[in-house]
Amino acid sequence: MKMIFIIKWRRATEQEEDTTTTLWLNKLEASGYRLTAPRRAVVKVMAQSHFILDPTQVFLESRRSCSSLGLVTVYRTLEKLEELGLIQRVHREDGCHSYIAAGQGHQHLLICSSCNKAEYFSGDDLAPLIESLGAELGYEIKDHWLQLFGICSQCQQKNKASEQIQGTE
Amino acid sequence: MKMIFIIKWRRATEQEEDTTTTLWLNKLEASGYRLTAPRRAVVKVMAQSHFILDPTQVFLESRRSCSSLGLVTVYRTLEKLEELGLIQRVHREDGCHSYIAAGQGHQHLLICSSCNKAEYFSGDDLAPLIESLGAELGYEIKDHWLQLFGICSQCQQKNKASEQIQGTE
DNA sequence: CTCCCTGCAAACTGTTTGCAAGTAC
DNA sequence: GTACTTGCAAACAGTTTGCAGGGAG
Repeated sequence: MKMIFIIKWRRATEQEEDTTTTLWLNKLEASGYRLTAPRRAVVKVMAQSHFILDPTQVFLESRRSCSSLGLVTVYRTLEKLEELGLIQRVHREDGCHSYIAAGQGHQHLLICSSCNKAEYFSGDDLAPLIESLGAELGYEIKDHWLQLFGICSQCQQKNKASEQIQGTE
Repeated sequence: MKMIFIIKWRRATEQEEDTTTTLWLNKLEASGYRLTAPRRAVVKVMAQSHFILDPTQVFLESRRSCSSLGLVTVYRTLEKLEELGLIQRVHREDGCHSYIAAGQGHQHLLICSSCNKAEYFSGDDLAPLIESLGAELGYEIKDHWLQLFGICSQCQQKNKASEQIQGTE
């Protein structure tokens, strides 16, 4: 049974959404890629989503504004957006990948295990740990992952509500 | 000043290796599973490896002591070992899974991107970060991943050596 | 002797590639 | 008009499932 998540949350005002989308389209164009209807549709979805989305979800969502869209084109467009640093790949607990608009600078993600909403945060201070570990174990440490998983406040409320309903049965 | 605790992997002696393997086999048996040649082979490989191994690697390695072994049995055995907490799944950079003997308590991994050797470490102090983030963003944080990637000292030396060889050409 | 376990083959999922038709510039 | 893009179909890789034969206890 595959879960399909419908995106209803908007990131910002219409105006701001258009700004981000336009920015990304400009960057695509400036990098020598052509602006086509399928690409516009995928960019619009990725530039606006607050959720981590896997390729199939991006496909379903983007097809709403480009009905001829194929899944293959989604893969290819996501590849280009990642290459340009506009989105980043998120490693999910189940091993699959999802994507989300890239954060600025070095940031990490806090992801809701229930609805897949994601928040960036910084402020982790791993530098001392990495330095002393590298020295101690003789590793040249190149990269690190830090990702937090939890339940967002909205999903907590939903869960409470459903528990109450079950309690009255 | 943060305290860092390093737990080094020690090359186990033959005797210790056998001990670990036996321990795991006992746990399997105690859990109601039968001890068969294919399972012994997989357990032996997993109980002794200092490297993260994907199912195919486990298969190739284990088949050396059980030539009739099938890949499917490797998947099924790894599933049981994970269920018993003897091994843990490692999320790799490329999205695939590997497995390694489980660490004791809450630990994290430092993995060599070149040879896949892995070291456990603890001493990350993420509790304050997690607490303040949870409060600030309204998340109930349930879990976190921290994984470091780098190049181990042996691979660094190999790389240097091959650079020198290339330099003389 | 019984039930669990195994290997094979086939199904399945997520992703990539080859290609002819279509389209941005 | 040219070269890049697209969607389809098929190939691919990793993983899971159905099943009949085989082996542990």
